[in-house]
Amino acid sequence: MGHAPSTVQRLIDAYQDILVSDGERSATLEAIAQRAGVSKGGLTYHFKSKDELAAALFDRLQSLVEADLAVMRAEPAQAADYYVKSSLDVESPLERCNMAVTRLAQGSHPEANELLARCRTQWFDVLMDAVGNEDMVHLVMLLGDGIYFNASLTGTGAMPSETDPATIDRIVGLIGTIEY
Amino acid sequence: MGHAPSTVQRLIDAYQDILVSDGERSATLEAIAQRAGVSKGGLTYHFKSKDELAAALFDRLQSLVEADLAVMRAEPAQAADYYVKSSLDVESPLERCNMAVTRLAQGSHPEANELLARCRTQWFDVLMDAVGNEDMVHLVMLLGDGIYFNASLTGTGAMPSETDPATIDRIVGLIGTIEY
DNA sequence: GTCACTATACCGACTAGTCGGTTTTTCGGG
DNA sequence: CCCGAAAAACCGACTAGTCGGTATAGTGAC
Repeated sequence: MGHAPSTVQRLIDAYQDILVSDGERSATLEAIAQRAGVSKGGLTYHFKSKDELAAALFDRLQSLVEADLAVMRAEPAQAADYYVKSSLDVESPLERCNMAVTRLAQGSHPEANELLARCRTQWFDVLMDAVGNEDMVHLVMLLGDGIYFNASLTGTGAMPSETDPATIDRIVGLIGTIEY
Repeated sequence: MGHAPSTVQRLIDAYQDILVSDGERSATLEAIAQRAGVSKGGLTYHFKSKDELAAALFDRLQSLVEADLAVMRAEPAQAADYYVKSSLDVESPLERCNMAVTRLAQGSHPEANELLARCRTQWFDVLMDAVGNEDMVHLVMLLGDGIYFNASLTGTGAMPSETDPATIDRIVGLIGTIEY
């Protein structure tokens, strides 16, 4: 049986969740503390400032991306397939964390921007090793971004889910027919 | 000679620009007013509240999308090509306005979400008429979203511009080879 | 005693929105 | 063309409320 998540983890979770579902403005210290089930004082006990909370979120993203890259490196033949399809799984820890950091980046948080840029470079390199053709890698990454972007809007409210898994499967199939 | 933009237009421009480049949090009434070259009082004379400003932004997006759809309907053969490539032009009035509304949507503004959903549906319908194959339309739209998402992050800060026009050209070429 | 908090009070900075007053533009009569 | 009044456009100080952050006294578990 897994440990129940520690208060520190619950606080990061809460920050992440509020960023994803309600945006940066709603992520106030009190709202974060309340969602994590602690008092505001309890939050500031673990994180002296909001920037420390953000730093913890950035660390989490780095770890999750590291693990994702390891999976892709382990099975190069499925790397592109895996990359595109995992963009759909908006409930996964990686996608949720990525989305939260993206929200901060869009509020022009320089660190968040740099981190996302580094992650994208790493994904590009791994896909490049696995696929070999630069244009195909760009195509795959853009497709992943598109799926991700769609999913992130759908998640916030009333977007029609135009991209269900079966459709993505067929699109991946179409791309597989490209000769290069 | 074109009219110099009216104060009302300049205020909407200012709101749009700040949303795109600095995010929702930075779009305060004073910042908007200052960028438009008026005082806060001048702003509130034209827009009683921030919601009225947002409503004006929504109206603007609707008009711009209307015009875009008309272009695509006029030349169905180039519609898909046009859709993908125009996603790159982040400086165009349509893309900038779309990006601003997207920022509001990500801050969970329900109206913004609904508007974006309507626009996507309209684009889908027009592309469907022009292309005929549903999976290809999804592929085209996802690709456009990916380009757009990339561009929007690049615009905010230090993202490497992985998607230059020449690359997009080649990718569009690759997709053109798909048989369906 | 220390750790991990709770609960509450407080401060300074900032923000949306209001309001009284001022400037600029418009327009009809002489 | 000029005058004066009304309407439109605009200014900036003020209010009420929010948020990040600080501080502090207390509590139960180990």
